[in-house]
Amino acid sequence: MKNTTLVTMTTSDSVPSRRQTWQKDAVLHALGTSQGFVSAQQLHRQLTQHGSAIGLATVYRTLNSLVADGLADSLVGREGESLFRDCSKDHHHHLICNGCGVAVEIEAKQAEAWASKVAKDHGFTDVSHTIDIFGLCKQCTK
Amino acid sequence: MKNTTLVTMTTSDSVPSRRQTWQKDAVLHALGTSQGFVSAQQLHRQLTQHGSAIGLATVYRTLNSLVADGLADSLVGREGESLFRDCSKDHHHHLICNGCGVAVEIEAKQAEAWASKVAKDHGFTDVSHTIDIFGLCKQCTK
DNA sequence: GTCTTATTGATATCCATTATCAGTAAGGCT
DNA sequence: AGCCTTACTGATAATGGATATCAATAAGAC
Ligand SMILES: [Mn+2]
Ligand SMILES: [Mn+2]
Ligand SMILES: [Zn+2]
Ligand SMILES: [Zn+2]
Repeated sequence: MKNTTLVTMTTSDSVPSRRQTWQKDAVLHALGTSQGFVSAQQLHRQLTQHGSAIGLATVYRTLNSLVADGLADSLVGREGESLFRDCSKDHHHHLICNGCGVAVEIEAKQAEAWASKVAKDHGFTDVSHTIDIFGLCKQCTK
Repeated sequence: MKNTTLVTMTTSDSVPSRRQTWQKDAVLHALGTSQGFVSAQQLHRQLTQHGSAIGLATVYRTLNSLVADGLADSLVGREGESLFRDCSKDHHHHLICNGCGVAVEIEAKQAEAWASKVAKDHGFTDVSHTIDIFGLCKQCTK
């Protein structure tokens, strides 16, 4: 005889529903208060110092999902670590100061167009790009 | 009595003279035979399999100095590892296939100009940039 | 050949990030 | 309010690329 079990399911292949936690809020908020790009470790340190007993793993997880959802941008810093920033949803690029970390959001229409044209000319598909400008801001130049 | 030792030095603060070793040749050669960008680990595996008893640390060291000397290019791959390629000395950029790793050298005059203008307009100095295009080449698209 | 020291390589170490997994709590349901 | 499923959390272990050590080796100048 078959062992039939009653299972309640909303849809056949449902995407697990997200749950709201104070941890997610904390990360998103801390990210919002940051001036430029910050690392997961920096954020965790900041949160901890402000009394929030959040786990490091959670900070990483939250940041990654924020990026996946397009609510944050990430890029690879000078030492290879991932840096994050609260960003608007549309695609754009950054001008980043090596000194203080401040990031200026920039339009890259020209570069975008150039990149996609080059790729297309070479028969490439599924194209993406990495365009970031680094330097020293006016303040840090002094 | 002072223990005086005779020391022969070419210049007061001389840059240590480079010595040629079969290891350096091996790395440079292996790099030359690679089609696209390769990681240090990949190169070391390849060298080892071909009978060369070279150390991993040496591969890393050699690749880094090649980059420092402008004889190789490096970029950060999808998983954050450093990738290397034997390249010409002048500054240029790449169109890289996510499938097979093949890299096409591209002119980026437009993008270069755009980048430096944007940086200058914002008062940035000591400017550098990261411009890479990723996608699937014609072959890998099939 | 002799000497200095740049270079090597096995190994230990670092460090950012991810995997584990048992415990917790969000939130749908009754 | 109480229940129940399971998404989520976090202390910790594990991973993996890259670098630091340091004794042994070998360029290459003399
Ligand atoms: Mn942004
Ligand atoms: Mn190149
Ligand atoms: Zn600055
Ligand atoms: Zn390809």
